[in-house]
Amino acid sequence: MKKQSTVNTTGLCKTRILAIKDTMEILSGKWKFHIIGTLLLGGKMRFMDLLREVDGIAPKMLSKELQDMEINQLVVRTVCNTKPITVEYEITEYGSTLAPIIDEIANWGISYRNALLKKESTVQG
Amino acid sequence: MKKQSTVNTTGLCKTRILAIKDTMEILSGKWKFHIIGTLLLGGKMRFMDLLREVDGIAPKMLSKELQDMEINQLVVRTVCNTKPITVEYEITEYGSTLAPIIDEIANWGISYRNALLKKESTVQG
DNA sequence: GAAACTAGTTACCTCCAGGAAACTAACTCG
DNA sequence: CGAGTTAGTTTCCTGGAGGTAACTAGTTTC
Repeated sequence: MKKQSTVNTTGLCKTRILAIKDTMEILSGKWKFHIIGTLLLGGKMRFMDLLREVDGIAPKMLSKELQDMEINQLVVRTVCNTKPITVEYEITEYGSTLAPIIDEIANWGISYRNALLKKESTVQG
Repeated sequence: MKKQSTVNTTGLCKTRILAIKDTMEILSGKWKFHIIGTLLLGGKMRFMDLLREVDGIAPKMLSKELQDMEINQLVVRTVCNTKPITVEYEITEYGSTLAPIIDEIANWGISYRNALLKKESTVQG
């Protein structure tokens, strides 16, 4: 008999792995976190606003990422009857449930940087 | 005067964006979450154990990902003086601080799936 | 000495995420 | 009519993530 998996074979674990996969797929790509973070801060924002706020993103990518996020019901897209037609993007109530994840990730990153700095200053050489 | 950024320009926000970037870079790639999740459950594990547990991963990728994670001090690698030489990988105390993030992500994924199912069963057509 | 275990490494290939830049299309202003 | 605004779309291109498979190298067992 060959050795077999002993850790990842329970149903609970498979569900977890699947769930992580789901979330990471929805948040995949280079820009989703930035866009969501910006929308969480900025509320309703127009396409050009986002293009200016999300540092470095090209219109193609912004458009694509927003479409993805609209499909996944993380943002709503509203066309406004203004004269040069404008489009508002806003994070949905559902999308805002991602805030805790983003907070955790941001906090971890911050403490990671702090830990690095601490080590550099205490361990010399 | 052109319109300028108004949301993402504060120092606090830049720190957050940087922090998110840091974290996501450290957790980048297809396999980190699986490996960390598996190590969190399994404790000390050898290379071949991980190869068996992490479903679908190739030795090349496992090796590379483990090296990344060792550099970032998320795991420790210990060579054991056993007869066919074995190597143990274990998550560090520091690496285990990622657990809350992984939990959040897993829980979000689970509730996402539940929400999808609920909608499918209530909204007909 | 062949097979099977340990832990990887190396070489080759492929696909696609994402960047750059130009373009569409409707409208306004001078 | 030309320039500038809005919100995108289209085309072309490249780097690198990740897959496959073979190979190294040491040890044990039959």
